[in-house]
Amino acid sequence: MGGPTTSDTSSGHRNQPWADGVGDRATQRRARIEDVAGAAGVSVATVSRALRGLPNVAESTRRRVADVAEQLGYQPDPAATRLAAGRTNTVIVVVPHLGSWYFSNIVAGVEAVCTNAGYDVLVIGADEPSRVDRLIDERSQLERRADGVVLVDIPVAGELAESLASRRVRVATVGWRVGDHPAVVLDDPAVGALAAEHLLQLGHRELGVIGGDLDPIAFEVPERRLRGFRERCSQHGVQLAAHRIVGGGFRLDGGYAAMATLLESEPPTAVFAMSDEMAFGALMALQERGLRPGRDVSVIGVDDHEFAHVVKLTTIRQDVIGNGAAAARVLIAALQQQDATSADNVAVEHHEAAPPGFSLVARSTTGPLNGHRLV
Amino acid sequence: MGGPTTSDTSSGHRNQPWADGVGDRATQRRARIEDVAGAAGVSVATVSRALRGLPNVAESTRRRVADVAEQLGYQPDPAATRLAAGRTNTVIVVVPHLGSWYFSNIVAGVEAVCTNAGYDVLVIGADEPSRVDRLIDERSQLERRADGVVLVDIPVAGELAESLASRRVRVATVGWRVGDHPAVVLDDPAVGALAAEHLLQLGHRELGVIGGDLDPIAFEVPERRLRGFRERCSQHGVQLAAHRIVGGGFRLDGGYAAMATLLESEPPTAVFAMSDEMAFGALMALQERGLRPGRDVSVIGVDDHEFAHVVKLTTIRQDVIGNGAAAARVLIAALQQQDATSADNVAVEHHEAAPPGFSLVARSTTGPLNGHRLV
DNA sequence: CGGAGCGCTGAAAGCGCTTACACTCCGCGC
DNA sequence: GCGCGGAGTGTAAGCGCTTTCAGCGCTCCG
Repeated sequence: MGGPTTSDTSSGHRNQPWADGVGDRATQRRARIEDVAGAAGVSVATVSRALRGLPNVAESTRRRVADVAEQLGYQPDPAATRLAAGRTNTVIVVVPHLGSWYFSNIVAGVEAVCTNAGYDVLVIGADEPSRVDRLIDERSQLERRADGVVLVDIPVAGELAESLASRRVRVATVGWRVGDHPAVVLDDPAVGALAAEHLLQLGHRELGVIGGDLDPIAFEVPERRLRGFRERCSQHGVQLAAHRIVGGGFRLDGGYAAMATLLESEPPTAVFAMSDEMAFGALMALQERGLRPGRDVSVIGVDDHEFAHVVKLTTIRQDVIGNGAAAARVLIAALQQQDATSADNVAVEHHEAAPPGFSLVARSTTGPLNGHRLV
Repeated sequence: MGGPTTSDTSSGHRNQPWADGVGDRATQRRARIEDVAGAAGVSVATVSRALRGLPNVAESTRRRVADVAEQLGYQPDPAATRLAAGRTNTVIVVVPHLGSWYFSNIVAGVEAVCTNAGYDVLVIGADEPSRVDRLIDERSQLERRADGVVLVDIPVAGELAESLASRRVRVATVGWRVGDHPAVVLDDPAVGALAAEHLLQLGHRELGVIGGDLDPIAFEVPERRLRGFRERCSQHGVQLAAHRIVGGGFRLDGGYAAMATLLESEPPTAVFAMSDEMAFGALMALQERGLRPGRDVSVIGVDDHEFAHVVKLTTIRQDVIGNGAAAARVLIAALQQQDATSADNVAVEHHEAAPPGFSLVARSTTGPLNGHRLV
């Protein structure tokens, strides 16, 4: 059971695979490319080419190298590869809040695809926006840390967006667009319209909206959903009262507070919450007041959160994990194509993800207007 | 257009900072350590030492170097640092399922601490156990990818555990122990006992348990909680019927199914669900049958999930994010101490995290036994 | 028959750091 | 007056890859 075969260390001046007194048996030294080259009787250059499937390697050579590499358990050192090639094989995913259901599922989707494609996934929680600034900052290590970035509902605008665009990293976004990077974005106006349609069909005319307000300047999702909702209402001759549009921050407690506000005066008979989490909060507020969801007040959410069917929430489903996966796929496609064409000078084709689908899931928190007049 | 400019390259054989025809102004070449050295009038070795706070640098020199580096916006290239120093400044966090509330919050805790300490966080979802095997596998790149690993509820035992122990990476675990790596683990028997105590105090004698069964061979948490629960029952002279102990896999649907099973025959009057998610599922099953939680059947969970107070779930709270953070802290402490002592040969002090706390949060899904007899 | 051209391979120069080692001062004890 | 040690610094040899460029042996064409 020899170590790496003892044949003379051929080409030279490298020091012997550290045969310090230490690990005579246990710690078999990890194989380097040089070891593979030696054992296969070729140069390191050829090994490198062979293992990465580059052209100009005889098929017989390639096979031999592959066999030897396999046998030696050779795996290229990521750090060395990165340094030499300038590629990191890493994707950074940035989310506003790691612990929330929506974002963690996006991350799950991204992770599955990236890991599968051989990319490492670095997560960054942007709980404070400054984190994002620092990441994109001129002098940050962005491209030295990753080949690509997935931004999930991260508001990047103005000069920050320009700064980002000038970076060498590829970018894909989820939730909304940043510059003209490929993006996985729901057709938010259509979502709003669908919610409106559902409530209107049930006969509701006094409608409320619980929207988000994470940095309303930068984050346009709530606005877009609201627009679609409002337009559909108009088409049915229904006006949306301004005081019935309340921010909820996309979180549970925000939804709770928002519903409380809505109930204070002239309560609506039906409410569109722009996320299921807010809808859950809203249901809570109803319950506390003895109001029955779907009878006294209808509530519709968005997402089809894992718990939506626990509380029988009517909602507009989207495939959150799928969206994360889609973003990762389009990003990786861009990266791979970039690699492929870096030699030749083929024009970079612009990748774009198919817009994600959505659909109404009617459960029992919405119901027909039944004449109950509240308060 | 000219290739690399032909002017003599001052200090030798390096090629000029790539002043290709391209970015005459915009793309300022990123500063290398050599640039800092040149500008500060010292050698690269001194820059390296100065910037990393190593000894044997005159204070005046250190300051000058730091200033120049700051001014040039110099940041060491991570890949180069990794290759040269053999440290990655990266922590891998492995969780069974990225999208679930519990795990994503653990990850959030880990991420916050690590990012703060200057470590990158690589996430790996171990949806299939083979992922873990491959990660720890003899020939994997584990130590080349990260300095440390946080394993969250990852069953590693037997030879895999040994293989892991022989690796150069530091390990910390959350949820339960792997080998004698530092671990953040709840006092599970005490949790079980607390749940039992609560239900017993309310007068319940017919008790059910919804446990987990993720690989029962390797994953001992459910067993430990059950043991504590059962012992406390015994102390009160209450026996736990075997058919009233049902697996729920720690997920919502599992809890639902488990409760359904429990209700089939001789239903208990109170149920201990080992996670809130399962408890939610259980509540769902109750609702469907028109049974009122806290009156017809009491349910207590574990975690204090974000939604626990939406459904007024009585539960045993733990600080999930805090547990993740604690694991990360103990891991990083070990790493830093390892760095510090690698030169000197100080004995490695064994770091250990303080056991995380927990407490009963009584809401309304538990209530006194009121004589309702079910079915 | 003499290149030109092509397919395959190897030598060697980096990638941007860290660190072992050598060296220079300078103060100090004998 | 001389050697010695330690503080501060520089030189250069790596870390383990990728990639350029040159070279080799062919075949093909004029």
